[in-house]
Amino acid sequence: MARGRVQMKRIDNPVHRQVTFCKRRAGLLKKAKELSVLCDAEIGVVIFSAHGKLYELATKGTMQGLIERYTNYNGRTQPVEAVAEPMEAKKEIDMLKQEIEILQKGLRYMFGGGSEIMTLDELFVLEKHLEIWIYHIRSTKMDIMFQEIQMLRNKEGILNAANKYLQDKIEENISNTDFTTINTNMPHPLTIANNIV
Amino acid sequence: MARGRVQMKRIDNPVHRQVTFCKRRAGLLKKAKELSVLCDAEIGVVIFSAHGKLYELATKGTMQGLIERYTNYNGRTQPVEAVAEPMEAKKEIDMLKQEIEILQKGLRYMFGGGSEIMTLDELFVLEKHLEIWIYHIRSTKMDIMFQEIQMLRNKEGILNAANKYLQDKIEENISNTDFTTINTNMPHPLTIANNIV
DNA sequence: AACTATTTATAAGA
DNA sequence: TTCTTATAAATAGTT
Repeated sequence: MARGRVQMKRIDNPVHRQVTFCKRRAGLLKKAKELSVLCDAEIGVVIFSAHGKLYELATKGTMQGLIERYTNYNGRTQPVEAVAEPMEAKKEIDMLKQEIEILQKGLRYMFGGGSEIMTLDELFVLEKHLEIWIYHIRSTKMDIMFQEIQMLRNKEGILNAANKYLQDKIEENISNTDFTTINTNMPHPLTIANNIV
Repeated sequence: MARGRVQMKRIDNPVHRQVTFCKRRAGLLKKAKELSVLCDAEIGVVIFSAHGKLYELATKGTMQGLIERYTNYNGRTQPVEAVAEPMEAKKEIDMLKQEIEILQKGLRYMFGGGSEIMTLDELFVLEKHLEIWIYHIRSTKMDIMFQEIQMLRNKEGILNAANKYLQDKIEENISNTDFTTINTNMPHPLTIANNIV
């Protein structure tokens, strides 16, 4: 529009993007108002920014009323909730499909040249998935470590029992032979405080 | 806009009005599309002509989805008449929105500035920071577990040494006393395969 | 946020 | 409706 043409693609520079969003949003809402006034039309505009913030305009009434008018337009007096069950299932399927697409996009984003553009919402979904993957990997690692700890604890118990047994044998030998040069109160690690639990 | 200013009031001449409606409607929808593409926004436009004909545009999804997003948007009066099912969907959307807010809050907290604008680059930084936080927490947990493993391994080594010492003592006793009833080849757990490393 | 050089949108006419 | 064109508006880049 001014000082240079504009490519019809997402503006890369975040600052430029934000400024343009501000300006064009105002322009769009102004145009909508004008059209409504000039031509006696009922117009609703809903804008969700990339950050999820809502901007709206409803001429000649409330947005709610407009939504109702819209909802009833194609339906010719159709109750919306007549078929709740299949709607939900269909929605869920669509959501899953969308999720898959986001994951595929994310993979391309990560392993490709990074030229792929992902929206904030998509990044959130991707992050969640990545977190789940990381969780599974780390969970497995934790399991292995716990197993080792259990095994080592077992060993400790067995060795302690063995020590006890051997010590008893020694004492038995001593009493049988009156050979008193063996110190049975050895300062050996037969008693180790287990202070980490 | 051209060849004369335009009064911001309803155009009296029905033909003029219809022509203008046609032109400006096209212009408005074009502008909406552009804004959506350029600034990554989800936009819905609904136009009811004076004669009740509907013209619509929904970027990045369906009008239905947009209406749902609008209806569930935080901080506005909720419609009294809700569809029978969308409690779950509404809850989920609310949760996601809450999550987004928390992240935005975290971003503001970390960068200090009160800017409401989140760029993609900033999001990457936030993600990195969060990852580092998670890493530290998990790293600490890992350290504790490794410590325990090391300690248990130490114990094992010490106990093994003690066993060896005690066994030597026993053999010494035997050779000194010619008392041969003690079996020095005990099947005791003095040798445990350490197969987890 | 304010300023322009340009691009875009569009009012009037055909 | 569509095309043309003169002109008003919108706005991209800059300060």
